[in-house]
Amino acid sequence: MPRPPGHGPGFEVRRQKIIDIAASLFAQQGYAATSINDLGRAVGLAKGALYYYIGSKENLLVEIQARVMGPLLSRARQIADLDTDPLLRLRLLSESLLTIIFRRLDHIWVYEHDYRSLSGAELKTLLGQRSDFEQVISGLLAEAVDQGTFRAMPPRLATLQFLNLHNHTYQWVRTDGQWDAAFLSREYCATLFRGFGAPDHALPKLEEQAEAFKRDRPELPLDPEAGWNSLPATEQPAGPGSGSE
Amino acid sequence: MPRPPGHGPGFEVRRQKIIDIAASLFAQQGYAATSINDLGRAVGLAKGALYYYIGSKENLLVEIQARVMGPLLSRARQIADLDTDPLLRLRLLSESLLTIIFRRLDHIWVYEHDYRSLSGAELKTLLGQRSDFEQVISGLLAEAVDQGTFRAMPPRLATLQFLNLHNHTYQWVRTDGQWDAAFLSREYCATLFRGFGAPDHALPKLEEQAEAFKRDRPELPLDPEAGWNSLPATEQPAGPGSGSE
Amino acid sequence: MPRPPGHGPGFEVRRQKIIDIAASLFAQQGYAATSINDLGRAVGLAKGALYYYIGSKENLLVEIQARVMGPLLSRARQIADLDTDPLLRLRLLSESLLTIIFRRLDHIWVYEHDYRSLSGAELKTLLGQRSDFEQVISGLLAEAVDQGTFRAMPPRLATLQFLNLHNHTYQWVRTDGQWDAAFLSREYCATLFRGFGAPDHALPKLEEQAEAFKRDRPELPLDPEAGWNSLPATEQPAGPGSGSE
Amino acid sequence: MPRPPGHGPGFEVRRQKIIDIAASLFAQQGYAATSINDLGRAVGLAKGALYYYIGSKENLLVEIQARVMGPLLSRARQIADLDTDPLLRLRLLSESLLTIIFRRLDHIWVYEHDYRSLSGAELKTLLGQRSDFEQVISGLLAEAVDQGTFRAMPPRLATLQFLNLHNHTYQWVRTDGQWDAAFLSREYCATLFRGFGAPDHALPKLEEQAEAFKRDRPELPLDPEAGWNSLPATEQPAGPGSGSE
DNA sequence: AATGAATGAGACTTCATTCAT
DNA sequence: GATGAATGAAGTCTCATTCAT
Repeated sequence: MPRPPGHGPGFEVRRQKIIDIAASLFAQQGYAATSINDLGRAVGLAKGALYYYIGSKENLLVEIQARVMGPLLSRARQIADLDTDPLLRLRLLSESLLTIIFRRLDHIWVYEHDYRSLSGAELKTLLGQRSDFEQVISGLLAEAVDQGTFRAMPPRLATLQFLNLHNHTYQWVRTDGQWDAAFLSREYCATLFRGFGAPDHALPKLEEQAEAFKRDRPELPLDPEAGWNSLPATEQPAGPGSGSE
Repeated sequence: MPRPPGHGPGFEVRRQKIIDIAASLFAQQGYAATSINDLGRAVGLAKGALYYYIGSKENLLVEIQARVMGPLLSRARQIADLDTDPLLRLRLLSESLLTIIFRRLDHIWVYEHDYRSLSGAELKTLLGQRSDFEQVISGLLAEAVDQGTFRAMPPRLATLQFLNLHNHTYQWVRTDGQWDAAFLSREYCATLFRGFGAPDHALPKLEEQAEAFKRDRPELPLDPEAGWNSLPATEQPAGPGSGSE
Repeated sequence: MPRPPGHGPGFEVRRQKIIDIAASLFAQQGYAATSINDLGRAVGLAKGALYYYIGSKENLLVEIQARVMGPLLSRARQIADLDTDPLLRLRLLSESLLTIIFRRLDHIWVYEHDYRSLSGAELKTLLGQRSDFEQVISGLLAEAVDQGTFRAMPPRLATLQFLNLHNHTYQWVRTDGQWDAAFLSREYCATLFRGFGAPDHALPKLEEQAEAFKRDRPELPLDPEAGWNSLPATEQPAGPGSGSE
Repeated sequence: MPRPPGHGPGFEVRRQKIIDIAASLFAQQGYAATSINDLGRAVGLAKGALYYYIGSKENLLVEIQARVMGPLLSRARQIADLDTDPLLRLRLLSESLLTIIFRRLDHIWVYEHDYRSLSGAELKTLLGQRSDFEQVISGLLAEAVDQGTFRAMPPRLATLQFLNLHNHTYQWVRTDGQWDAAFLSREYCATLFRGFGAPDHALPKLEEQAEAFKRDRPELPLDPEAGWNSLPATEQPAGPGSGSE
């Protein structure tokens, strides 16, 4: 969206380069911790000139997030509209999502960490896009349930598991590592589709055991904070019968 | 650990209350966007009195994260040391982790979003604790692979899937909803354990199909950004000779 | 000056001890850089109790300076009133002054460095005392000039040389060293009295030489800043006749 | 040394002007008591613009002291390296030192009073320069002793007397008065060189008298604080048996 | 006599943004 | 197109002082 009417031919090119660098800095140091001065130094431009290109700092955030969500949503819809098995479409969509995570890791960091720095209108747009993307996935999962490939389960729960598994990847992924988007997609889908699909006899005793544990071992509660205050201390109050006698 | 030499009996109580409120504000607005003035207003105390309790803003971050990681790591180690099936221990650990996510949702938000605001020494402590927790999980997963319950897979990959699925939960979970930690743990473990365990025949054709798709449909690449510049624009020349003919 | 009417017997004792400690802290860190908290910690008293004794921070400064100037001025007058040679009285006064510098080095540091932190009324008192002390010395020096022991010189100039030599001592003196007040007094007076007394033929050529130097070596001015900007650089502008030809 | 990469031509000029004004304010009110707001008001610039020039408040201190010590040390070394009588060189160095005291009285005040506000690294630099300057003087004085012009005396003691006499001058000197650096230098050197040089017979009886006084008049001790507690108070019991009997 | 708790002014500093040139 | 200079709000933190208990 070129703002002032009338710009030289290099304007948009340079503008995109500045957003690239901004995304990189924001990802490394955080949006709040990156000053316009930092950006200027990295770009090699004084502050005044920077504003000629960027409009405002918040606007950089908007652009960075548009870069991620625009193509992703567009491609997701194309894939969802294909005329094939929902599992295949989920698998393709998974790889598509992971591809952008690998390629635009900087942007994803910013997207995930600093979206709350957006003001009302922009935030609303962003949340709408997120919701749209979720619905594409929900639809495909529902198809798979409907056709019996997946066992019945709350549809939102399946969606959230799909998203958890994929979206948290940016936290640890390395673009210079041995894994790529195709590999991770294969693995994630293998886990999810088997996990969603297998009939209910696979892990029969596990839940029984868990119930038994919780019943029989009250002194070891699963709540990590239960009795936390007294854990490190040893001042067991010397109940009856203890001590010398 | 009372800092100045003398403190009245109410000091620690009030201090904990202030940390509670800080966690809530940080979770809502972000650490950087929450000023000490905001906190003072929320607590009902002037700035000076606030510093009497908190020491520094960064110290609040340290305390919030210690509240999460201390109990969690302690309990995780207790569970890992139990003399039972690794799957059961993973299941219990999963519920333990989800329990603290449900109970301390504020803290988890801060923990996940603002840990980079910590300075060197404190950050190192935190990353060490994170790594310790990961290793507890890795150990249990390795046990399950060794005893043949899970199929062979890169051990770090299994760990990361476990963590992705659980750790991203804070992004959407609602403490007032219908789901609780025990339910989510049941579902997550069902997905993961079936996904990790099923023999390799379950999804035979899927990867073949995916390969075929990528080969046969080059005009619909999985990379969301491929050809992105020309997509939203309308100047698709749609010249002669394009498309199948 | 006991302030509130009615104080226990230990009040004044403790008060003096607090002023001792305050002088020590002020001397080490400076008045502005020493907080009431620091003082409380050093004294072993909470802030509230401290104020019961000290009244205010500035009041400590007043007390510290009164401790120095009160005894000194009193003793100086006693010595000046003795019925002996002015040189002996100057010598005794010198030792008296150096004695308090050695014994109350802390106080002297504060006295010399932080008197400008005093507000109007207190500052006026202090400056009056300083002026009184100077006049005692001026009087003795005038006596010595009048009786011909010293050569004629501007009386204020002699006074200031006496004060310079003594008053700057606190900057480097060590109370644990080999020199004491009596030794320094002997040396200072030896220098001053010989310097003031010797007839004017002792250094005949020195001033001639100095005049000659200033006249003949204009390229090495005594003003340290003359030509300072061009000193480190070498960009001598290549005047006429220099260079190749 | 321009800090940020680019600066206009007026930058350094204005920067120097700001340091001038800062030195003036610091000298009048003290470094700690002068706020950046005060400086901004005096300069006619808002706080933000001020920081554009100064970097930090402490940096002003560094610059002020560099302005004094840089030229002074440089010139002192040039003078010490001259091929003339050490007395002449001391005389020239004395005038050089007094010249900068007269010209940069503001800076000298700051230099003498607030050097302890410097942080570790900067403080070390400063103390090193002070020590270098002292050594130049010590060397010249040692030369004069070696060639027999001065009587034998502890070398450090001679140096400290030289420095005391000169360095304390800033406390009372008036740049609008009748005395100038050349005059004071003449007088100081007359005092010091005669005082250092005169043979040991000049003041024979003085020390004998002083000894006698201390022995014979114990009720008038030179220590100003001896018996101080009872002096100003009126509760002198003056009981029987006190005093000589 | 003493304490812990509270206050509010003010300190230094950073930063997004604007504008004349 | 680009720059250096300027602004003013806001941020974190310190500190002398007061007061109920």
